[in-house]
Amino acid sequence: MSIRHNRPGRPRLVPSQTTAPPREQVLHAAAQLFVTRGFAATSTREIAEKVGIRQASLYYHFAGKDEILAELLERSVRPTMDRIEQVEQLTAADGPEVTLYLLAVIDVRTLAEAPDNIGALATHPDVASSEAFDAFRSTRAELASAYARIAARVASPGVAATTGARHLGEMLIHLVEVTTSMRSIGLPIDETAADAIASTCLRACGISESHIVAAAASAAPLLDELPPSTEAHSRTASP
Amino acid sequence: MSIRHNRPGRPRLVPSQTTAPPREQVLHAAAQLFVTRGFAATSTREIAEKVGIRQASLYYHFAGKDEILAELLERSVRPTMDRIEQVEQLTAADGPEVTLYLLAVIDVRTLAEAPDNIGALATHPDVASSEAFDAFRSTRAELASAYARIAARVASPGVAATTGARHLGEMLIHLVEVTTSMRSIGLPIDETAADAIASTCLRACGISESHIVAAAASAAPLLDELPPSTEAHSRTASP
DNA sequence: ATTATCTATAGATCTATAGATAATGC
DNA sequence: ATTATCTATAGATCTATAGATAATGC
Repeated sequence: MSIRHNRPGRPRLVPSQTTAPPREQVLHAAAQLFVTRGFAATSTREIAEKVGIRQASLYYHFAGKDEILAELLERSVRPTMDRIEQVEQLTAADGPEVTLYLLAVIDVRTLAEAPDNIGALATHPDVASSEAFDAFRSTRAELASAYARIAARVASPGVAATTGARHLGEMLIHLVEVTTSMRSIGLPIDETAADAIASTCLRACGISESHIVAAAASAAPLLDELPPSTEAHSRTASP
Repeated sequence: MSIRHNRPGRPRLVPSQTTAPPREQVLHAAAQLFVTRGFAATSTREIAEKVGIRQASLYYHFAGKDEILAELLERSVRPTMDRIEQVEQLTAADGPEVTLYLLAVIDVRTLAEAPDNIGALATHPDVASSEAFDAFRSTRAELASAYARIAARVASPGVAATTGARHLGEMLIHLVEVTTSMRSIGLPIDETAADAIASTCLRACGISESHIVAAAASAAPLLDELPPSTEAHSRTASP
């Protein structure tokens, strides 16, 4: 009797170990390589090798290397962007400190749980320099301006006097990105770490310890209220 | 009469506009390209074109592309590393908050003044993934552990209880690196910005506003005492 | 003699396309 | 018929080396 395959298409030379759709396998392999070695330093041959297919077979799923990165970038910000409006509505009654705390925790969680630490891609120079990723950059600029806008309302008079809104927004988004650095060196990002980072955001705005504790307490129940994100992509998690 | 050249060596096809030594011209051109587009995405031909020489001529000054980046990386951390011991001695009598504040300000200044924003190279994935830059990475690990060590002494009980020394050190070094992000998007890094970032480091450790102001005041006169660094490389500054 | 360039090129990539092939689906 | 792979390869790089050339330095 002949070997049974459950997928259409010509069989691979090296049969797939996972049941994930081949397109997802490509994204997963590419993510691992892009995050650790960088986009430009990763060849399509390396990606294909990791998937277990031939280099040319990638082009059945993606028009080019750029398209692979573009999709990974989109996936890295979408969850947070989707929740921003919801966060602002949910915390409208609580004041801006709670909004900022909640946004930061959600952003940290998203980056902590994103498959293959793809949040780290956002700061790679390849992304900044190629027009192929304009769509991502404009989405990300929205996120940055949300931070700046909220931070401006949170900042204590002392901090507001010495630090402009753009500087402050840039500091906060950068601070949340520490999540990806920690992941890449193997530090665990648990709830305590997420709280520490979110609290640091409030500290950066000049909020006192007692108010930070209060904001964290107000945000905690709201966190459970938020739907656990359409985690369509987290079947392949890793450092 | 014939054209007068003042340098030995065969003349370039395109005469140099600057008087800087050719090796420095290569480093400057490479830095600009590496920082904005990334190391792997930059070809030796592009570097040479920017300098105004032929691609092959680069190899008279450097054994390879790696060597160029290695030297830029070394230059990006050396000034801060050179001053760490001095900073700790100078502030031994003042307590750890002043030490941390002073270290942060010096680090920010160094990154703000470094030619071509080469401090941004440290976080590029190319640097993390190639063995060619082991020397740089170990130097940088020293800097990270200095931050962690000082931060552990500064941290308030509340912060120390929720944030481990490594997490905190990682957050601080990452926070100081916001300097390079700001430079790359064109935000000016003046003394006010340096103070804002250093103050944020103390806030991240849970230090109160009044103590931060006090630490900044103690650090200010010490800053003038420090020699203005052997700025051998700053003749070519830019964003 | 030394220095710093040049020209020419080998050899090793790397991306993307064309067209064949071997499964499943209907 | 559709899907997903394969083989083969064109064409465009890109890095690094070999050896010639044209200045200055002594």
